[in-house]
Amino acid sequence: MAARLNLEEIGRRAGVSRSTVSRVVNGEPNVSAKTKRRVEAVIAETGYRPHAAARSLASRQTGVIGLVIPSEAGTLFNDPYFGRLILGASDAMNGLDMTLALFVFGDEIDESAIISRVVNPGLVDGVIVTATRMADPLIDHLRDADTPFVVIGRPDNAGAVFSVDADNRGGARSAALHFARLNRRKPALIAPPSNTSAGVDRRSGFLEGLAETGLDIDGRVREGDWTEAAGRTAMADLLRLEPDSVFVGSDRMAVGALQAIRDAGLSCPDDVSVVSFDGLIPADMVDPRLTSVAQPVREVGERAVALLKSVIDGTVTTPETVVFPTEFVVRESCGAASAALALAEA
Amino acid sequence: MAARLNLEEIGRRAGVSRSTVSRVVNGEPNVSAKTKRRVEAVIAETGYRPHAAARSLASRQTGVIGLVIPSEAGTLFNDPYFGRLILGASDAMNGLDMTLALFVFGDEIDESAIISRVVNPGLVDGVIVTATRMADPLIDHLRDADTPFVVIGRPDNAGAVFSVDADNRGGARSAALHFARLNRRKPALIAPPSNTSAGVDRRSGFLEGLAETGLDIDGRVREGDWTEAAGRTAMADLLRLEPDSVFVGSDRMAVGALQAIRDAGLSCPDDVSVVSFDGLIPADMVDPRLTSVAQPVREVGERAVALLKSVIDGTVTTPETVVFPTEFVVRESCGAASAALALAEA
DNA sequence: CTAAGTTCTGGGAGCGCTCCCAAAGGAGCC
DNA sequence: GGCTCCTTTGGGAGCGCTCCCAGAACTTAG
Repeated sequence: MAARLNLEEIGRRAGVSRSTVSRVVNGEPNVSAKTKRRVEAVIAETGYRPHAAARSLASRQTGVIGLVIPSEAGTLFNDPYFGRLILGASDAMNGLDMTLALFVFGDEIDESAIISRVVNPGLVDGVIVTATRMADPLIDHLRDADTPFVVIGRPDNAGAVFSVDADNRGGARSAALHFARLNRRKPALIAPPSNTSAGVDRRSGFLEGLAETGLDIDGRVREGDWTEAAGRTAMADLLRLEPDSVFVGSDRMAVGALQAIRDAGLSCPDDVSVVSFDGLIPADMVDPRLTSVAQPVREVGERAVALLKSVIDGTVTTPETVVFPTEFVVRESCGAASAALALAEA
Repeated sequence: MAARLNLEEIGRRAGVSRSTVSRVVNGEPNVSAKTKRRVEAVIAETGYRPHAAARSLASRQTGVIGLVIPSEAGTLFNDPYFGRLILGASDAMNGLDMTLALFVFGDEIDESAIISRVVNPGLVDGVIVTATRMADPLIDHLRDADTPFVVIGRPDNAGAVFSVDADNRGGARSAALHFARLNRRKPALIAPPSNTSAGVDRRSGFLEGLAETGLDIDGRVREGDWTEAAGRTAMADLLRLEPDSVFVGSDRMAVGALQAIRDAGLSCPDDVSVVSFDGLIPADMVDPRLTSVAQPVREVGERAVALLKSVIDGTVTTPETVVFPTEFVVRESCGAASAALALAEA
């Protein structure tokens, strides 16, 4: 029976000590070329792999980063946003040879269980928090537990934190300016939930843009929970106020809004110009194709990982916020006469 | 300076030994009620949490399950399928108080890196493999490394393995029967990639169904890579052969196919009846609403976790395959006169 | 040939937990 | 009261690794 494969055993077979094998495995200097070759040969032939848990225990680093996603009964998770975000994060993790742990919680019970799991020492080195609520309890816990974390969004209960965000405010503002440019005079807004930072920023950015151009929203504001159904309901309701344009704070809600416009026998973009936020719906998925404020979700995910890594390593110590610009993508739903109007907002 | 919070320290404060604290933490019997209360009080007041890595090292169990998803440059990951699958898996994991590690790889380089990570001892207790290719190298590695694993799909290089799958074949067959019932005489097929088990099964199931009803496919077969673009291209091509119906092997490709039908100035369902597979597109997202063979993705994810857990615990030792039935959901794109035709296939 | 570096190697200590065995404490019975 | 038996408690050993220091081996220079 072969002895258990560990550093000691590999050392025995290669005629060196545990320490030397460790140095070879970790690519440390100060190992003679000859010794190194011998050890590597033994490793290759035995298929030895270091034991991750032992390594974590001794080095106090797990090589795992947690990504926390609230899912609210699964509705949120249907959003293509998260797939993209995970993809970006995974990419970055692969590059760092680290592992991504996913924490999805649906209700408060899950949440408290997950909080205690995430805060556990020896499980993750740090945590990325997404879909951040304005006063996110998770953030308080992470801070209390001294767990390194990066927030995607802009929580308001945290003081200065490390965060990555898209320019929700600026992007929404550009939608308002676009309506003004198209001579739409009765804009409406379907905002994402105002308990999320994206919801707050997209709303205030749009209103700010309207104010700049002298347009008035005049009560044509509704709020929806990110889903198609919410967008449809909100739009149906808004149509009674006869808006000539609507900024919908997320792609999925915009899909619902288009449906409501069609249901009412109206035309988009002729009767109602629609601009959405996210830029994640495949162009041909809906008709008319959605004009939207596109955010670089994948890059946000990648950057969050990179930033968190720096925090974990102690390379970066003072809280910083990275804001990614959005891009205004003109398609059909806004009714802009020509695609020449396309402009990249910074 | 407070001493480091570990079992020993908690024991010291509660006036008991490390072992007793360990028993309390793990809910073991044979601890007197009084002692238990005292220890619990100290734990609550100090906020002690056991160190996951130390626990893993000593117990040889990590409480982490890996989910491996090949992403092929991100195209695959746009599919709502994976969101749903992850949601199901997460749910099950939360119930078991375990953690989900996500391994997404885009290319071969990532893949080999991930293989070695996944196979590492002390990182995960077991692995769930999705989007299984017909001859999946990952599976060979997992078997060699004696890592417990469950496959979602039906690989053919593995001999008997633990697996969970939807009834792709039966579901596809029911689409063929449906066309026959609707008196469509020139069916076509857009199949998913034939290097995946779902692709193979959906193709053969559909052809089998046609054979049963005496319908002939007669070369009206194309293959696409799951994307909308592929569906559109394939459909545009098929239209030259003037089919009166088409079974599209995935929702996303069906969306593309609808677009191609519209591009050609034809009507769905009048000119071409469309049935897709998956049932994941929100009903109102496309027009006409898609008739599709719905698979219970979330349940598949949950079940895969449950099965893997049994394998890890050694409760189940002989390979078994769990097949979930699909449900035929009639909407508008097939042109069935009435919704009364709806039938649940087992 | 020796002294003073430098490079390389070995092994003790310790990370925080679980596992297991032995000892102590209590209950029950004759 | 003494014995047995069960419950409760304590502590040694060990999981496989990293960290660190001391010593061996090898260089280089005087």
